[in-house]
Amino acid sequence: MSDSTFPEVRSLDLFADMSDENYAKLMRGAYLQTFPPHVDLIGEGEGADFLHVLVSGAVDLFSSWNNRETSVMIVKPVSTFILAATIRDARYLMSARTMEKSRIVMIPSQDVRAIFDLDAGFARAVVVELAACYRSVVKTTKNLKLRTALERLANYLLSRHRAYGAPASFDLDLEKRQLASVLGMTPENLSRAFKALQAYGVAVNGEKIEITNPALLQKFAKPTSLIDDDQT
Amino acid sequence: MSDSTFPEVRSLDLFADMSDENYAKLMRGAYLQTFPPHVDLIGEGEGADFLHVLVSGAVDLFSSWNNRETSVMIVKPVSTFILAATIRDARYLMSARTMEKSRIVMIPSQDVRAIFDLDAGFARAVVVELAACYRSVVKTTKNLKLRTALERLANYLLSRHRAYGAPASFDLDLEKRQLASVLGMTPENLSRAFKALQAYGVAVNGEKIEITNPALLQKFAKPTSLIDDDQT
DNA sequence: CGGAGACTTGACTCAAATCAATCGTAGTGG
DNA sequence: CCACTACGATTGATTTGAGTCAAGTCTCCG
Repeated sequence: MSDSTFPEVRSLDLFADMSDENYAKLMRGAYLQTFPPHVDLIGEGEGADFLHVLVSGAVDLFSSWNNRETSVMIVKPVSTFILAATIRDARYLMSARTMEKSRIVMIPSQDVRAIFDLDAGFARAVVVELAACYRSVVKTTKNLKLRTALERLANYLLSRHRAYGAPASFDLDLEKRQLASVLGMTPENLSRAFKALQAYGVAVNGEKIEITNPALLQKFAKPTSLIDDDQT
Repeated sequence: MSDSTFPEVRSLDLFADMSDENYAKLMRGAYLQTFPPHVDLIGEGEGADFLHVLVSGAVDLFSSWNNRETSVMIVKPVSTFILAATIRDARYLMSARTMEKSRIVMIPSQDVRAIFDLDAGFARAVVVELAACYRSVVKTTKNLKLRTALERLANYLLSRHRAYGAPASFDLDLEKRQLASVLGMTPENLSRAFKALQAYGVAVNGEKIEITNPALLQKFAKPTSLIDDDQT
């Protein structure tokens, strides 16, 4: 609390534009905590008392209903999660658990709302960030409603491939069971989908993915920036 | 443009908290237009030059990919649409068409962004609105990933029933083919789903829905405010 | 060496889409 | 006013996509 200015947090887009004074105010009540892997951080339905900033590690945002569970999104550093619940002073819509050892800064929600009113730069950043989150979830919805599981996997692989700079091969950044849940399918079905994609120029060996025929895979997957890209 | 202050717009949550001066500035470049039914307003991928405010009528926000099409959400008056694209100065992620004769106020996006910086009340309202939109789409995702088509329909009916104040019977506010698209199923499957819900206390006669056994339907549908309710 | 858990594979079931035909109704034009 | 049409809704038959259940394999790690 004393010397803790959390430089990784300060450099986030969300906090970069605000005054030093307001940043200090915001961080006065914040604290950094380190969590082991596979720890529950948040249960859906709880009140959003803190805005969370993931500094290192990885967090799974998931949701349950009627004894079913699905992973809604994976959070990687450095970024915030559950900004919307914080803003609206509402209950969390998703549960959160660490996937690996993670360091997380927790900022009291009321401070976020208070500073929002004081600092125009921060306000603008919050809006831009929220708009990005919104657009990202809309893309998820389109992905789910317009594509089959096989098409979703093909586009996921192409998207990762592109993000890494189209290397000869790359490793999945998620466990396969996790990936299956994110893509809205079962692990068994994911296994079969990987096999089915062999016919479209995808070679899988454990974690390692090789896209042997990008043109063919793209012809099948038909990626579009209106569903697949992260930015814009 | 001269005397047009658009009172229906002014009273919207989004615009209620701003100064008269800034509201006037915002509306200076805005204009109201009336559209016939079934008119395309926006194509996904186009630049977001205007924030749209639906004053009367109804608008379908839909999306296409690979010769498939799905309705992502239905907009009813009075509310805005595509706020996120406006904020980020990005391309629309969804197409829009009128469902009925509709009156729509169109506000240049650059004015929205400019006034956002000038008016803290407006800024706060934009954030709150966007956060609500975000949470709504997250709920849609959970609905799609955690429930079967039959469960989605059952919960939709309960939700409408509740919204109307639990009347003996009520009319669907959407064409069935529209509803099917919103719920992520085909019209044929929707027909069968309605039939299947007879066993859970739902009677359907054309547009008219009667929930003869709410307790039974709820036991099946298991509604939850973390997926189904509009607010919070 | 032995387990625990993730991944795979196969057989089967179930949900949902597709294809095809029919029915009903609102609207059109003669 | 009455066919005729167009389109949405329904129904049935069938196929396809995806989940479930049940073994089995592999790998990491104590």
